[in-house]
Amino acid sequence: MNDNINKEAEIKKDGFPPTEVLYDLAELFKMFGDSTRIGILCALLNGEMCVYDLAELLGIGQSAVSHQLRLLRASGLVRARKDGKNVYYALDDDHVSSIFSQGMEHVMEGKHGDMA
Amino acid sequence: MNDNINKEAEIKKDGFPPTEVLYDLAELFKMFGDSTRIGILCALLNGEMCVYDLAELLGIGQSAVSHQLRLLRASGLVRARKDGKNVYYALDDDHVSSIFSQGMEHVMEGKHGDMA
DNA sequence: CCAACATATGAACATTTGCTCATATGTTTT
DNA sequence: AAAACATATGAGCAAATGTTCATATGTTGG
Repeated sequence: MNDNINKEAEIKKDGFPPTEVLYDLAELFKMFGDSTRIGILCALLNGEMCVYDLAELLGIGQSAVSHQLRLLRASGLVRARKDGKNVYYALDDDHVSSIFSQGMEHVMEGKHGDMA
Repeated sequence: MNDNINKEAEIKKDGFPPTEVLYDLAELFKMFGDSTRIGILCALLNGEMCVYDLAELLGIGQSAVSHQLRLLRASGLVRARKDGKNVYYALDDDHVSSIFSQGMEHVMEGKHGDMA
């Protein structure tokens, strides 16, 4: 069949990820690219937490947290466990921790040795 | 004075990054959270490139690339080197590579073993 | 110096995003 | 069963975002 549809793209790109992968990557990093969500992820590094406690820790509304948790779950970054009235969220991906710490290193380096 | 303004926040947060750091982290990851920018960063993993070539590789306008490169440079992720008419951009942060590959792993895992 | 080229930048515009508010769903307690 | 509590969700809205278009700036070759 016409497997030359994106041949042209693949040929010159030579090992460059296809558009679809770049799109998925961007979607993933978007999850880290909001202070509320990165706060949630960071909080969950220390173990699971329920929605209300997350809201209190981050100082924002329960609804906002819930909305963001839905996105994080859709991305496969967190999972939910229901226990009575509460729903406890936990990290569901090993990469979160390493991505987070790499980002933290970058941010921390910028804190001092900046003016060369 | 009232130095207890964010005392309450700091006390219970206990090791949780201050709001400012979370904000900076989010700003950093935002740079990875757009398919154009992640495409640029990915391209630069293989070495420096000029604006026009980036635009062609990514299949978008020169202006769009230029705008995004400005953001990437402001974030300290890329640096620019002028050579004649051209400006060559290169990665300027060791963490880009590891953040990128961690993200790629996450994306690739989602490609198959998804329906448990 | 002028034309062609490479990049940068500002303005305008459409889209996306993240919050709040109101309300729905589900659970425990009395 | 009713009240109190925890979470989820849809609508609406204001702010942020990314692209395009037009144009400015700077560079090389004739």
